[in-house]
Amino acid sequence: MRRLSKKNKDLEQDKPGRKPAISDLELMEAAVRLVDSNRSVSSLSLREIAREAGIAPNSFYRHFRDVDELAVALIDRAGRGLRGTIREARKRLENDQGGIRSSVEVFMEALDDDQKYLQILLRETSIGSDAFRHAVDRELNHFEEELNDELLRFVEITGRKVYESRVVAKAITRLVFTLGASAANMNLEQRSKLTEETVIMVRMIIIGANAMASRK
Amino acid sequence: MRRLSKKNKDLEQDKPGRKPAISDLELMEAAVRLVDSNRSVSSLSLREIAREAGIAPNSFYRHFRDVDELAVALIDRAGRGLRGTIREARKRLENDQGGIRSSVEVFMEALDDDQKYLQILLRETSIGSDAFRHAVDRELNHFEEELNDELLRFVEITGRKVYESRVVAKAITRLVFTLGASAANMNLEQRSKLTEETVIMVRMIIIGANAMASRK
DNA sequence: GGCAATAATATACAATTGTATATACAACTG
DNA sequence: CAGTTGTATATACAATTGTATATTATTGCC
Repeated sequence: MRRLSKKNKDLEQDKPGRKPAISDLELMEAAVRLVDSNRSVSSLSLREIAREAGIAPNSFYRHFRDVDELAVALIDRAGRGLRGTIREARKRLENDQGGIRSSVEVFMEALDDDQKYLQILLRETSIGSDAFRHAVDRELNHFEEELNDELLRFVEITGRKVYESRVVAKAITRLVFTLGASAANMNLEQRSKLTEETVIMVRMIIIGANAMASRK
Repeated sequence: MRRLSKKNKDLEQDKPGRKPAISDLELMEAAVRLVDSNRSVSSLSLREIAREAGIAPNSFYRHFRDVDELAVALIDRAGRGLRGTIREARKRLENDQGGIRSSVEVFMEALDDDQKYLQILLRETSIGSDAFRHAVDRELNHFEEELNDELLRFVEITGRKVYESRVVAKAITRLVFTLGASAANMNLEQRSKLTEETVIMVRMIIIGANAMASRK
């Protein structure tokens, strides 16, 4: 198997036939441009996206079967990007304390990213097609896993116990994501207040989990 | 001012003119019938709703300016209904312990309610028009307030301190609502697992808040 | 009964949608 | 070069949408 079959479309240069006018990614970016505070990805029409991308409506089908499929691709990319950002931010802190605050801040700042991926991911947690919702869920689970690893390392290093670390990871992930979603349309003042509150919440969960591990 | 002006439409029987074929409420219920796991209220078309309600498309305007306005009315009703349910459930427990588990269970059971109001409220937290999102936010705030009152009473009775009770209330509300949203499409086994996890999360938050109040 | 008010309906229209079909273009193979 | 293949476009069509306009139906009041 020389090529990884259907995937990695971008590297295939030796095919006959006309070259695509735009890449899948460019089409996805056109869709992102159309998402504002009132519109979700799954509310976009195929023609709208094609228009924004500068291609004929039918050319859309060369890239995705329908808008849902594009939306799923978008969610995958959004998740990958965000995980990268957060992971990098955590590295910079390493064994610094105040990791909670910094992580939350990085998350909130990512809301303003030009690419809007985070906003999209947050906004569409429970609407759209099955495939779409599953894609979102998959991303949340990735975050939970990474956070869980982090927690286990925390236990290892500090020696403090954490009760049901997977549940802790889930609680923190879901909480931060919902609050992040509501922060998308906030002014700076409101948002920094929300950030403070979020930090407190995360501390409560961790301290609570620690206390429960000790008493049980 | 004899009548409370425009509100309380239902009580006005002595007007001239033809009677409405259906009430605002019946129209809202028609909309609810169209909401399934893939469709959100704000994705419904005016004509669809009118069709389901058995009225002519234009008759819709006699009830609401547009679908968004209907959606807002729906959210208000959803919130009121759910708060009633939860409040009543809490009363039944009174000074019983295990109030957390029971409350969470009642919440999860409400997901299966025929009227689907809770599902709608959970699903649409961050999409739709401004008015719509604000309506959802308003409901969440109501829940936070009631929960905050409950926490303050808890402090009063047990003498245990709670750090930043408003933040605690917010954390619990948001967390339970997000998790509830994801529970809507689960089978019984998955859901009862989620319920257990939710109970643990809420305990962590409360215990954490208690610990933080003691040490600070 | 006639009048005024209110609601419901019928018809119509321009916009937009997803997609089927046909054709034109560009790249590689021989 | 011709042939093949994958892509892009143009045109077309039926379906659906929100809503404007005009007409009809039902109610209460005098």
